[in-house]
Amino acid sequence: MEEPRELLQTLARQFGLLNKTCCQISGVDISLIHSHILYEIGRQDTPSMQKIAERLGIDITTFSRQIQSLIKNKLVKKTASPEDRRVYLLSLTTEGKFVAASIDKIMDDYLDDVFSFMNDFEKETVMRSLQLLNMSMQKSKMCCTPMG
Amino acid sequence: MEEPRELLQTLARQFGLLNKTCCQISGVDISLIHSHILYEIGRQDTPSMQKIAERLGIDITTFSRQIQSLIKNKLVKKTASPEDRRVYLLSLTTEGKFVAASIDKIMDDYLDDVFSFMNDFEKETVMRSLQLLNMSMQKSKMCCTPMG
DNA sequence: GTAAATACTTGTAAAATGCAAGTATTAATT
DNA sequence: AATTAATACTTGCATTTTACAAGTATTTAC
Repeated sequence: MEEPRELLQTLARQFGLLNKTCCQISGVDISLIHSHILYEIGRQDTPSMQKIAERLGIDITTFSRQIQSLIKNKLVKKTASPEDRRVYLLSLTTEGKFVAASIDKIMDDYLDDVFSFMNDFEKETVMRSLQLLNMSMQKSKMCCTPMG
Repeated sequence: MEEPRELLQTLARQFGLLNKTCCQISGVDISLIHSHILYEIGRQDTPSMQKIAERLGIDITTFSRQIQSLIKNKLVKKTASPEDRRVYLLSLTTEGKFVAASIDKIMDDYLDDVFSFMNDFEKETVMRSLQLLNMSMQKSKMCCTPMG
């Protein structure tokens, strides 16, 4: 089957991941990576730097500087862990939570729009398929860095 | 439904698009963007610069320099169009074709591995779902830059 | 109690980015 | 036919991003 490659390639592009600029929320420019970082911090309980960087597959030194920039923009807070003082725990500030929620809203609207072209059955099938695909990608030994 | 956002977010990450380094083929380092450019040139008939840049959603000035780098690496050729001398037509060199084919191979292997966790019915369903999703994304007015 | 490992930061140099302003060519207007 | 506007692409910046190597600080292992 020749199709899958074309599909994935297009899909990857559809996500808009090639262009760096993500969005502007309440006057602050949010890059794509910042949005991913905010998303992940938001749904974890005071994760360490390592944890988020690893989850996103970003080099830890690059991540360190990205976090510095997010802190400068007052979207993220860094607290020394009381248990292990090498570790810094990350959390969203009030403004960070607001920005993360705004991005969620944008994405939800987008997804609503995308799914509006499907009937309920198709919607359900697509969702299950994406789940299955995600799981399979995770199972694959080549996962996440087929190109790395 | 809360799930779609999480699914898409994860899926986007699974594609490994956050990390820039793509692969090394016959001694040449290929960045993620280069691989996308090679892919698109490869499946179009001597497209113009504009066309590829637009399709990939890359700023034309950035693209211009990326092409320069690909030409320096002897992967891409730029020919002045005889019809409109403002236009440059892009094509892959022999080496460029080889590199593009190598990337195809890597991706195909990856996809084979991913689909090996599914039975034929699931495989078929997932493929159809991705197709439907792609089409719906294209139909959406917000397409391609929900964050732009 | 010293060595090794871990978590994170900084120096630096290379690459990528995008706006503004440029060149060259073609199309549109008068 | 001559000027203007539009298009296709390039270059000059100044900024941002990147990742390797080398650093600090703390904790774990022996």
